[in-house]
Amino acid sequence: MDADVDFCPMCEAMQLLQEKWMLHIIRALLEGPRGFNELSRSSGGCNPATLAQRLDQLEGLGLVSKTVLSVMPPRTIYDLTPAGRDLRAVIDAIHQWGQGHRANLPRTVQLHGK
Amino acid sequence: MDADVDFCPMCEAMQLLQEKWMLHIIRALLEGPRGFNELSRSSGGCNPATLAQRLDQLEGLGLVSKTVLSVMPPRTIYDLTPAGRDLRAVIDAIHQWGQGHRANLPRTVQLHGK
DNA sequence: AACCGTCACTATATTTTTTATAGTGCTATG
DNA sequence: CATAGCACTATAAAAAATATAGTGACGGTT
Repeated sequence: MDADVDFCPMCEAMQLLQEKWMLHIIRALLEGPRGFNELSRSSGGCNPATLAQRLDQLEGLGLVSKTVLSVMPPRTIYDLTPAGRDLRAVIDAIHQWGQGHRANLPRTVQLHGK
Repeated sequence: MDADVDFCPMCEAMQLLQEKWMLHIIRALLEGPRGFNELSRSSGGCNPATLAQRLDQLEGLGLVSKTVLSVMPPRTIYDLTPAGRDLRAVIDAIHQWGQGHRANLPRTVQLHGK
């Protein structure tokens, strides 16, 4: 019955992407699959609690896959699914905007891991 | 001397866009100039304190212009500058992704004003 | 002319979110 | 055999966002 007349995919997408570290995590994963701590570093320093909750969320939405390789010692690999990889367009748009507007941006000094 | 070897425009851009309400505010302004309360509504319900601080920030970065039309009663107009309007590419990318992945998104029910 | 709503905010207190820190049990490396 | 790394979780503290109320003047209703 009450269909999603008031359901706006873009709003939901913005809601998701505006969460702290979300964009950074996705950008890091676009460079390749990563382990938990590795991802924390290459995202620019996301703390473990937040990272864990973001990854749960992304996994729940089917944007990230989690693979446990060995149980002891724990070894986990996070990777983007095709749906997640499609976010590259968004990251690229941000990248391009950033390049074209360096002048406008502040220097908060926040560099992503090598 | 110490040049911005460690200054990454994309990181700064992501830092900015991930702030709560930022994307929503920009999307609303892309539809046309708005007054303060009007913007609060069409952004989807941003609270005045946060909205004021985001607008200050955007104005400071030269992405939004603030024009005071009359002092009493106060009448203010916020609009995107050319640099701000360039963010349309980002919003569009999110829009497209959202459309293509409705299935993945949650239904948080959060609709922007008419 | 008294009343209500609107404008653009600010101040305050409360709630939510993010954060740093420490710690888990195990193994590979030095 | 001490150290560092793995993937996290728990906890408490700090930071950010929020609801709410209020400012003072105007425009529109009654």
